[in-house]
Amino acid sequence: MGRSPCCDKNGLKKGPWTQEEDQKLIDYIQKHGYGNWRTLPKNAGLQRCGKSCRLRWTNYLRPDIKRGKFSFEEEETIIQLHGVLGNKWSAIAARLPGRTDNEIKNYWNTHIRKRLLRMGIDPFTHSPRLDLLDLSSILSSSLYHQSQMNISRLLGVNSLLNPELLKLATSFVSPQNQNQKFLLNNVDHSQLCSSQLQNQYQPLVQSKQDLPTQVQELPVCTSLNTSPSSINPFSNEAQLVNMVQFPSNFSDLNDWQGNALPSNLTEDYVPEPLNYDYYGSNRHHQTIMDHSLSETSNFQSNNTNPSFGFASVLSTPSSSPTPLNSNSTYNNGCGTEDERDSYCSNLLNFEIPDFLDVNDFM
DNA sequence: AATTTCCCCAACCGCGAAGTT
DNA sequence: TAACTTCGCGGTTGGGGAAAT
Repeated sequence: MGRSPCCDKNGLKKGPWTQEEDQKLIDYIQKHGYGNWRTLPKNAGLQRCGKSCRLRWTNYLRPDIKRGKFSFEEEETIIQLHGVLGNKWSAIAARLPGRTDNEIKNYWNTHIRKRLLRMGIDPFTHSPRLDLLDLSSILSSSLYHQSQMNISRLLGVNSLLNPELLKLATSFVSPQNQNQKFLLNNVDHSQLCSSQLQNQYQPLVQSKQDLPTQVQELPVCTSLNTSPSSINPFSNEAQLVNMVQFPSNFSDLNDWQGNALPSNLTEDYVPEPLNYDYYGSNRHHQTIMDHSLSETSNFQSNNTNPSFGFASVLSTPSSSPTPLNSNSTYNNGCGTEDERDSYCSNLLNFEIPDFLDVNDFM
């Protein structure tokens, strides 16, 4: 099953579209609709490949495209959906009327992702980045005191940790492994899911002075699985598909949004890997997830429902006197980068558990 | 004012899935 | 059922404008 070239590249124009080309494409689609993208450019008198035409139409010329900055609520939605869906930009875009997957992808990569990194949140896992925890001092402290420590209790953030990392860290402080040199020779590399994961673990087996102090982005690797889908909390891919799939005759997002999602999502689904809560508490997080999955219309934009809304759990511009209520306000909800940083810092509010005495590690 | 660096985003590329012959 | 075609998705690139020097 050979891969066919997307188009005959001979003589076909590439690069930015001119107004004239745009008009030709619009005129043709208004007259004939779009169907066969391969023959469309020829019929429309365009020296472009079909793929280019499709992209131009779907990402720019479509009449229902919403231009302009993303509102806070749109951003909230993107972050939430990304936490659930990962880099399923088309699925995310389907929940944001007027926004294209390309636009959302760009916005994520240029704004949200950077902001999350600045805030110390791993943009892949939506969890705080482990490299921000000074594991070296934690480990050396545990070794120094020769005490058997439960590393998960020590960190107080059991749910934050990659179980494999936890396992590895725990093994480091087990009695038979107290000698760090011994550890270096006995790291079971079979536990490492990939070279990426090895890189993630690398600091743990380095001597303390070699431990990196700079912040590095965690690799995409959770539960010994590096596939993007593994990041999402769905253990069952079908659940995810059910959640994000649209009917083939889908034409009106609002109609779709009014429909309940599959019950198995609202009743059975527990978003395990997301249980780090950048919203304040695990309790709230579950609430968010339940609502986000079952009350799609509220999730989208309706913050008037007191039972749900980021405003109820976030100190964000959403709770400011200026209401964020509908698509029509999408531009009004825009803030400055600083405001959004502040907003994101609220996403980062999490408490150090009482039993985690940081003095132990000083 | 000129040059360099940084950043954004429209567009491209390659791949896999779905559809067709 | 295999071969081929078309479509859609996600990752990446590079042109151009903005900001910094």
